[in-house]
Amino acid sequence: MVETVSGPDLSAALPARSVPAPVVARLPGYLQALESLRAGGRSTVSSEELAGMCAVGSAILRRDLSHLSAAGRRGVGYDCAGLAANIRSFLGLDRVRRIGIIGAGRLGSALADYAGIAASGFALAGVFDTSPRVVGTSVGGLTVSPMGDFAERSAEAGIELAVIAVPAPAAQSAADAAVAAGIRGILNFAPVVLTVPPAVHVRHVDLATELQVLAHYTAAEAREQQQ
Amino acid sequence: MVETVSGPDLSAALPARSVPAPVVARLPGYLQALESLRAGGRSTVSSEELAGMCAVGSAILRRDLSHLSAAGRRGVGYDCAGLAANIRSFLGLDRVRRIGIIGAGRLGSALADYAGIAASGFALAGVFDTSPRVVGTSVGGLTVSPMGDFAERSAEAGIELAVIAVPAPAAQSAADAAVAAGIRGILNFAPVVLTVPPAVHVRHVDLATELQVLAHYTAAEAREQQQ
DNA sequence: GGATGTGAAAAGGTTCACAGCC
DNA sequence: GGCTGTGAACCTTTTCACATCC
Repeated sequence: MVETVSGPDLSAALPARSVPAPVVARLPGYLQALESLRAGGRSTVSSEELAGMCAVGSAILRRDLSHLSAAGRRGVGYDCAGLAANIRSFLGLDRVRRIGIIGAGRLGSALADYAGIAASGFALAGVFDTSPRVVGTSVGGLTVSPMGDFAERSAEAGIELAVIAVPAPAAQSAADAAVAAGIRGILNFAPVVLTVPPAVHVRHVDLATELQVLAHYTAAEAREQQQ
Repeated sequence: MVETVSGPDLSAALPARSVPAPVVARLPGYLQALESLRAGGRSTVSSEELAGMCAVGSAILRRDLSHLSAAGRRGVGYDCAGLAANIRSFLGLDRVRRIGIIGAGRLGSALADYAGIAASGFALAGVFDTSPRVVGTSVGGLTVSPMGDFAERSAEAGIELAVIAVPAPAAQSAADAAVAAGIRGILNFAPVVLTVPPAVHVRHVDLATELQVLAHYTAAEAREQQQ
């Protein structure tokens, strides 16, 4: 769902724009596999092996990588460290990206403590909540700030991405506050379709949706017959 | 370690002639919108309006619904209650589906307490953990059972779907236990690619992946403005 | 008049298969 | 010999537009 511009050709300067969304969505998986290979001391991988680790086909992996300026060596494979750096750069992770978590309830706290955040190239730089009972407590190593301070504190802390982990009724106003503060990327865990300006990117993770999809497939198998 | 490579395992399963995966993935959204319309007293909706609520095009909505035996009325629209029931049935939610959560840490507890579970047609029927310190405590209104009892207790409780909310190193063995107990649908929150038999459906939700995708899009936009 | 349902066309992704380089 | 990179075929999904029915 990336905007399509057909006019001037800036592909030479910026291939990023034209990379299909499904490709972007697979890159983090490749990156993770590369990290684990590197941790195991491996220096190169073949497309076949890397694809196997990520549960995709080797052809699709090679084509995905062709979108970035990754250089594999024919007859050898890909350099783990080099490819990892390349993907990280493509994802905008060649510098640490700071994130803020809105909502310091159970889910927000769990996300704040998730060790993978730092390992993935991010830094938790703020935790916010509206409830006075939570403000001031410590979550994820940070003191919870009142939601009213979001704009000020996110600017101070250099927060670029917001994670919304509040109850459904509060999600839209949390998003509004984030947008007003200049945030342009939102990861939404609340079961609500957020309305934001086109310049803001939203990704939506919903437990109920995932379970329902799973329910369909398991039920379909049992039924064996579809309508 | 067995490495499943070779074939195109991407096909994720199911006999195919059924409804396309992207369609299945959008149905929960339609369902949620229909519930909220119904809660507001509305009895019918047009494809245009419903699509607007779900942030999709009206044409795609109509085609999606054409896959199920949904009956809209030309000139009128769709019957909210009828369509909701239809989608629910299609998703296998005409009966309550019981789920078990593996991992009673912060994330598992947060998921267990998520009120939307029941509202979406599910019932939490078991919470499991390996740690003796957690076993016996109460999470989501249930007493946490030892992981070793998973097979027995999931059979007793009629659990059909498992949610894996354990640390990465424990995820594969949790999945193995679930599969051994006859579970055929797994929602995996651990940052690991699970290896399961083809008959088992896995959906993967990963915070780091989502943030990295978001990082790409926000970074790309920033790069663009520099030009 | 109004809105659905659906052929047909377009767009987008995936897979194949092999040329080309190591 | 091995493995990447990619044109071309293939398949899937989206979009358009309008006949069809209420």
